[in-house]
Amino acid sequence: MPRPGRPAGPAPDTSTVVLTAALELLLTEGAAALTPQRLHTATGVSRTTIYRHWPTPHALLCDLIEVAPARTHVPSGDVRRDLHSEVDLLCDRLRDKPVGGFLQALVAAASVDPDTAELRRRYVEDLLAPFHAALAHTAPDEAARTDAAMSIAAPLLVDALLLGRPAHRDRAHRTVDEVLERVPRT
Amino acid sequence: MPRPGRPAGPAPDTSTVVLTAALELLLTEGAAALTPQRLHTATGVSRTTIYRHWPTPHALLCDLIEVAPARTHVPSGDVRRDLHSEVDLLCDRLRDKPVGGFLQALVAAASVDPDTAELRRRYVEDLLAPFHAALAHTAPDEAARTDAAMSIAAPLLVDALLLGRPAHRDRAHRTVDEVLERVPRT
Amino acid sequence: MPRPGRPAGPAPDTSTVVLTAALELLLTEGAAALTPQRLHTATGVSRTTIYRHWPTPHALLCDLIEVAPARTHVPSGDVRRDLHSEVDLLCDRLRDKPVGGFLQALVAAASVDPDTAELRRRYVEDLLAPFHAALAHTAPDEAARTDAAMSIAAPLLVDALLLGRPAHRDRAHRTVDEVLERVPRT
Amino acid sequence: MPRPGRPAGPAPDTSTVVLTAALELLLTEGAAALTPQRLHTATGVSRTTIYRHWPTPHALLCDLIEVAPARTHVPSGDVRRDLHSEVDLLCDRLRDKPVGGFLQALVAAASVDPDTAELRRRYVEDLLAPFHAALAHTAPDEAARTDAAMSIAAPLLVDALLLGRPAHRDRAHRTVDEVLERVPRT
DNA sequence: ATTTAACCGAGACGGTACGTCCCGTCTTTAC
DNA sequence: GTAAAGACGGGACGTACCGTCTCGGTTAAAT
Repeated sequence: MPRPGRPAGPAPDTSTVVLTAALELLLTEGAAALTPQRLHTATGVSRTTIYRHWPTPHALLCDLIEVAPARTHVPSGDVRRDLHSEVDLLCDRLRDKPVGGFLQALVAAASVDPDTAELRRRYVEDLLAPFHAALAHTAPDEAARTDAAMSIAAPLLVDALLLGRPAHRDRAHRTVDEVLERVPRT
Repeated sequence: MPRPGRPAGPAPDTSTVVLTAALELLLTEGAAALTPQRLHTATGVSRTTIYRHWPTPHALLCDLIEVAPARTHVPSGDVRRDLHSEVDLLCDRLRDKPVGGFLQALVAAASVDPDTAELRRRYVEDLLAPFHAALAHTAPDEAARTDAAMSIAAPLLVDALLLGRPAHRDRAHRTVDEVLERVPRT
Repeated sequence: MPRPGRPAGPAPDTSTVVLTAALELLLTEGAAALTPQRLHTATGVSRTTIYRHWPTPHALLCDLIEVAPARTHVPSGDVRRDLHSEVDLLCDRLRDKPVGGFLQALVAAASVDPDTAELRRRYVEDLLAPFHAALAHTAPDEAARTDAAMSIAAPLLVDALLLGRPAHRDRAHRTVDEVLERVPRT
Repeated sequence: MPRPGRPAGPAPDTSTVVLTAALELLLTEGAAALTPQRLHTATGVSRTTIYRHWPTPHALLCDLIEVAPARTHVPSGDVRRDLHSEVDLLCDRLRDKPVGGFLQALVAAASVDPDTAELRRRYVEDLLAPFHAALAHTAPDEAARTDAAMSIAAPLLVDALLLGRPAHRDRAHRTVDEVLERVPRT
């Protein structure tokens, strides 16, 4: 039963203009720059409008995380090859701003707003998911597979986020091989 | 040639009062709360004085990082036992505020001020150092030892910082054993 | 020749609902509260509709001044008695919100919008009119009658509006008598 | 016992600049224009500073009422002459902005903020005071003197404030004479 | 004991951003 | 055509910090 009146929510234009500018800002200047004021000066959309639709930083990040470029999907062949290509993919994504910057921003935002911590968790798990998927049909138990995925991916995240250096790609490839030695292949 | 007049620098009292309050603030409310204003209301030391001695947030963090409780040193016995105890120690430290919170705050601060990124790197490397040390006399080459240390410690950091959950202690212990299987012991 | 379509102007419901709410608002919260926004939240009538029918605050006050309770008319007997009863009536009206508040609000509104000054003038003259009427057949010249009316009524208005105290009824009655001593009766 | 630190309160410069601009604004554009924003654009003094020292409109009016040009004092000779000259003086003051505008502003401000009503009362009583003073040694009782003062002055105030027309000087002079006929002179 | 340089506190001041509120206009939809 | 719902830009509001500054009083060394 449609009520009268203009449909709620931002007009499509407004939404895309603001969100793309937000992503841009986030990646070029970090999470701290992601303020209504900055979005206003960057887009020309009035501060009022921005507050109307995204009253909290969290609301913005929520919308943003869906706009952010989805990871390129890899259908998969055999386990080893899949893992290696996932390693390369993750390294690339961490190097290029879109993922590394986003993650950095999420961590910073989560340190202020506890609600955002949940977003951060989901985002990180999405990054780890491909490794779990690739390992799906290998190890006997769930725990072992999680161990393996973490061993491979965690060092890359630490490189990029905590040590501020490029993800150490070769080491990750070596780790893949070592992991597979211990794991019965299908 | 000592000039006359009162020696420069904050009086010892002022310094300790401010720095302990700063640490407290950092850990309970995050890096964003670490402002002269907040320090003033927390300590009663006047804003003017704080600005005088720590003109930038970075300066404060610099002094702070030296005050922060140094890690308890473990003089080593054999490799396996050392690694296991380092794992336990790191897990404990990440669970307790002083380290986990400090790290979180550093990451957030670094996302605003690039200078602080260096502090963050040093702090993380200090966390990883014990693992390097424990492995010092094992693997043939430097790279292999770094790989090993990262495999063990990185997943713990990712748990604590990015997934917001307690560091997965058992997995780390398993990883220690797996790593040692591959590494020729001395 | 009635044109097709719905007749112009607000539906009777809308009009009365809005105007009564407007009067209520004006008297309880003053002229500054008389905004479309407030009327909307008070009545449920949509902001759009209110803007359509009363584009300016002035338009609202115009309609409102006609809705406002008209003074109770006193068909006269002799001059003295009429004047005394008019004094009592004016004192009562100034004490009760509907007139005292309305006048207060008009003065405030006029200080913002010059157009409203005209409304204010008309309203005040309506308050003074009964005194002129009662004196109609007394004094020789127009000027003397106006003097007399003002001497009686003005102090009451000053009491209520400028000194924020109840109109000084007794004094006004005394003034009536003094005035009549000087004025030849018909 | 002087506490350390800079003396509290606005610097003399700031104070005079703001208050003179405030008076100017009040008289040329009315009470509604007397906002921190307007004062800022008019004086260049920052909005923050203005809020610091005059947090409410009431605070501003308080300071302003003391800056506002004090009435020219008339030492007095005989009663009749004093009253006539006071009438002329009041008419002049009501005609020239400084008093008429100020009063208008006070009435408008008081209709929003009850605290300001007190200021308004004091201001009006200051306007009436000279008439009381002139009559001081005439009538037998206090009440009669108050009656007389109000009969003379109130119509002038009503003219200027409520009817928006120049104060009716001649009528007031006539009233003075009528009043004095009834009052035993010293 | 003076000098002298620095500390320290209180607060003014300009500036920027915040988040809120209301305004007046408009667009979209339903009746 | 009325009415409702709501987007949108604009402006002011009052608040909170920021970083700098100007005052005044205090303290601790070196002479």
